[in-house]
Formats: sequence, C-alpha cells, structure tokens
Amino acid sequence: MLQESSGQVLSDKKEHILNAAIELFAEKGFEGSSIRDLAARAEVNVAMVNYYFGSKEKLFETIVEHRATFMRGKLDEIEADTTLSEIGKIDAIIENYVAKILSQPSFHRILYQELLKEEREALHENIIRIFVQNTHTLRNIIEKGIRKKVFRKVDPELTMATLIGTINQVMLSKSLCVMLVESKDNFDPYTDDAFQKRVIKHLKQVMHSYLLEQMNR
Amino acid sequence: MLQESSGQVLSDKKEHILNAAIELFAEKGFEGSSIRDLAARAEVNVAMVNYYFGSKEKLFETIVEHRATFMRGKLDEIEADTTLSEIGKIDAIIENYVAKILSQPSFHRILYQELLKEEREALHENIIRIFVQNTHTLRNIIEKGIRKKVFRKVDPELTMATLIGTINQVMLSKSLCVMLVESKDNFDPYTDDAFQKRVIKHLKQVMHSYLLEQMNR
DNA sequence: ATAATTTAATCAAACGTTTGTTTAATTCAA
DNA sequence: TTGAATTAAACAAACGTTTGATTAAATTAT
Repeated sequence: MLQESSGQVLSDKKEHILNAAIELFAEKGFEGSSIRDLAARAEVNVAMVNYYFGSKEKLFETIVEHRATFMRGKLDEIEADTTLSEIGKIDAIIENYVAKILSQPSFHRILYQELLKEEREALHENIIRIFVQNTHTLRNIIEKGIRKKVFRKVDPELTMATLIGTINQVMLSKSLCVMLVESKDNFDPYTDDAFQKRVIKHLKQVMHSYLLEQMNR
Repeated sequence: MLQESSGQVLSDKKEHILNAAIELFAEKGFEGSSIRDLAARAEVNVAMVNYYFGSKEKLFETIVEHRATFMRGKLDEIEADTTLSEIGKIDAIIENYVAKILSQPSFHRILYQELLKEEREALHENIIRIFVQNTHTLRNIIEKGIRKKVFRKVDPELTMATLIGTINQVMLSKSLCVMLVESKDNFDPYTDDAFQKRVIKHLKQVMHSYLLEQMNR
C-alpha cells in the first residue's frame, strides 16, 4: 500500500513521545510528571510536546481516548458468538481481559489513577462510560445464563466487580505482585506466561464454582 | 480525667487540617492538591500547614501512617479466634473488611492512588508491607482449611486478590458505583446499609462456593 | 494581684523554584 | 525556496516554603 511504502501515518517522533508519556504518567501520575521530565525521557525538546499535542492535558486525553475502548469490540464479539455456551463466554472474557490488561500495565495504571480522582470531569466520565458498557455486556451474558438455569441467581454487577477487581488487584503494584506470588526479584509477572495462566485458571475456577449449579460441574 | 477536662491532646485545628487534606488528596491526588487549596478548604492560613506538619510531604506521610494499619489488629484477632471455623474466619474477615473500607472511602482512595504510582519509595513500600502481612494472615487461614480438607486446594494469594479486589472495584469511583448498582442520583453507596449488606452477601457467596467442597454446602 | 516575660498561634507578604506554554530564530528536508 | 521540524530562551503563573510581625494566652516575677 502507498501508505506503508511512503512512511507511517503517525509521525515516529509523535508516537515516541506518546509511549514515553504513558510510562511516565503511570509511574508518577499526570500532575506528578512535568513536561521537562517527559521531554528528557523521550529525548526531545520541551517545545515538541506542545507542538505535537497542543498541551499537556490534550496529550493525556489522546492517550486515554486512543486506547480506552480496547475491550469493547472483543466483548461484543464474544457476547454475539452463538457457538459458545454462557460459561464458555465467561471463560473467553476472562482469557481476553487478563491477556489484554497484563499486556499494557502502564496504560492500565493510568486509567485507574484517573478513576480514583475526581478531576478532569469529562475524561473521568468517559472512562466510566466504557466501564458501564462493559458491565452491561457481562450482565447480559450472566442474566441469559440465569434464565437458561445454567447459572445460579447471582448478583451480576458485583460479579463483574469480582472479575475485574481480581485482575486489578494484581495490577496495582508490580513489586507487591512479585512479593505475593514469587520470591525471585527480577521476575516480571506481567510478561511471565506461567503467571498469566495462573491468573486465568484462578479466575475461571472462581467463576465456575460461583456461577454454575452443582450439577453442571 | 485531667486530660479531658483541660482540653484535647491533639490540637483541634491540626486534626481539622488533616481531615480536609484526606478529602482533598482523595479528590485531586497529592500532586494535584496545592497547599493553598488545602488551606482554603480547611479555612486556615497557608502557613499553618507547614507550621503543624513541617511540609506537604510529611502531612501526607502522617495521613498514611496514622491509619494504614487499620486492619492489622482485627485480622490477627480473627485468625487466633478458636471459636471460629475456617469458613467462619473468612466470613468475619469479609464483614470487617467491607465495613472498614466503606467507612473511609477517601482514605482508601488515597492509599490506592499511592500504590498505583512508584514515587515516594519509602511510603510505597510501607503500604506494600501492610498488604503482604494481611495476605499472609489470610493465606494461613486458607492453608489450614485446605489441610483440614474443608477447603478446596485453591490459590491462596489470588484468593486474597479476589476478596480485596472486589471491594476495591466498588470503591474505585462513587459515580461508577452509583451507575452500576442504583439508578437514583443522590444515592451514596458507601453509607447505605443495604448496599454494604449486598457486597458482604455477594463476597460470602463467592468465597463459600469457591472454597468449600460441595459436601459442605 | 499586678506587671513582666515567655510561649504558642496566626497572619500577610515575599522567597526562590518549577510549572506549562509561547516566541522567535534556526535547521532541515522536499 | 518553501513549509515543517526543532531549538534555546523567555514568559507569567503557580508552587511549597520561610519570614518577621502581631496577637493572645500562659507562665513567672514582683
């Protein structure tokens, strides 16, 4: 394609600043990161951030809005998949959520720092809207399972909270995660394949034993 | 007592600043809150913060260290209680955790904002240490239940993550919580008694179905 | 008991830095 | 040669903190 042979759509340097910003914001928070810090880490002039993104705040919005819908499409796809049983859909959601979130721990951390605050109202509500949508999708699946009598009569909203909350708890702090699950110090749980499988296995077991009537296990 | 009739041990104003700071830091984060903001909210002069606490950072440390051990004593007490079965201990932990965390949402939010960042290393590690201790206590209970064959062979660390993670997910954002569980707009889930019972009931059901062998249900 | 002295609390103002952002000049590629 | 990219320098505003004066209360001395 022309687009590829003539160079990238998005400027290399712009993308480079954006990635450095995701890391920095995740480590120090938005207010805790200065543009000079960011410029130094990305090895560009301080003026380049405003040149490319307009302002520090717009850079932040770009980061969130560019990636925040990351689960939406996959969730809808799983919900609509008629080849999957209800518990099969739950399993698929667990696998996708865990893999997706573990693959971008920095971005995930930024998202939750923002959720915990009450500043930047528009951005805050954007993130909340995505969460609400995802919860509704999961609720649809759970309620269908309940109607079909393959699921127990559980609390759909809090079941979602248990699912996401378990993953978030693991994502809170890498050093905490390492202390809890592994004694080795250079161990990175987020890129470790065995750890990812461990989280998926645990979550599936929790959800199976909670959702399924005993006859189905 | 002399102490009471002659006045309080801790200065009223100092306590007043501290409580205002907890609210402000929870809303805007530590770096997002200025001493002038805080002084205005607490209705004191800007100089009073440094006068009482030395610095903004020391005020922050005071907040965290003053309250962060909030579950420690109770957890040990529950673990040592010989009148409780293993599942009874889990239930007691759930009841205490939920009640305690829901009762101080602002402080809880500050704690997790700090966990998500990697600044202020000493403080960060202090918080982590408390988490690790609590996890070990819960692990002891779970492993005892497994040895007694009343619990399934579960993943102790991730079980803790599920327990705390579920509560945290609910505590992330009040407006998110309201949208998920209640349509009324003036509803405050954190002070609502019915909501607290709902969370406790859900968590107990999850933990019972996950931990207990089928014969015990 | 009254006056003198010390201590603690409070304040407006100012300190030196750092902040995000802009400018105007320069370099670079097409 | 023209427009985009890049730079060092400068900008006002906001930041945490300190200062020195002022007040009020408590303590000591007379």
